[in-house]
Amino acid sequence: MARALLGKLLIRKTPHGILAGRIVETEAYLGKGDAAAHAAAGRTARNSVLFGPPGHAYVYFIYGNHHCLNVSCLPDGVPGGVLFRALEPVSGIEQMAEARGFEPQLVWGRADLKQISLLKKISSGPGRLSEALKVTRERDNGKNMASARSDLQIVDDGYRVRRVIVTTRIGIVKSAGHLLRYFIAGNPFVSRRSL
DNA sequence: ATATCGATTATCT
DNA sequence: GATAATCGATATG
Repeated sequence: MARALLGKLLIRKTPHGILAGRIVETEAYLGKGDAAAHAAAGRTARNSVLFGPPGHAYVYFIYGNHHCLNVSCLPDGVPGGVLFRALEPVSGIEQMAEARGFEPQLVWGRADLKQISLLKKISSGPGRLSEALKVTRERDNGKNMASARSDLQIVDDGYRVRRVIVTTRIGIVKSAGHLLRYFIAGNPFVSRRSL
């Protein structure tokens, strides 16, 4: 599922328009046997969405600062999910930049190198993309991301992914070494290149 | 480009 | 009471 989600759009419907980013980097988290997964120690109030039916948003708050967005991926009763690590901004860029705390004028000013580096900072990272789409546990945890009625949704627009790179996951110590991070080869919006 | 460090709080032991 | 699926600022090369 982590591989299959690459290239799909993650969209947020707002009263002012639709925000959209292309999924360019993901990580898979399993259940028992994957000590890095929140589901590893069993079902709790926090992680219960991971044990529910597939296609639902699991949002957690980390380091006292950031929200991170996942989608449950396995049949009801079996824990597992995919963490969204990076998006390539597609539409609603000005709104996403504003949500990230940038000056809107700076993003739309000129297409020089400084502006391009700002564009990369909008949604390349799990905490960043959550902030850009205003994802919080309170608002979004448990939402059905496969439903057309949802304001937080995964959409297939037909985009074809050429080549995928597989590496170990970022920022974990337990169960490191598993090759469960996936990203689109050559995409400049991936959160980082090295391990 | 790479490394180090502090911030800040929900969640679980 | 300790920990954490991160980020941004700062320092250094």
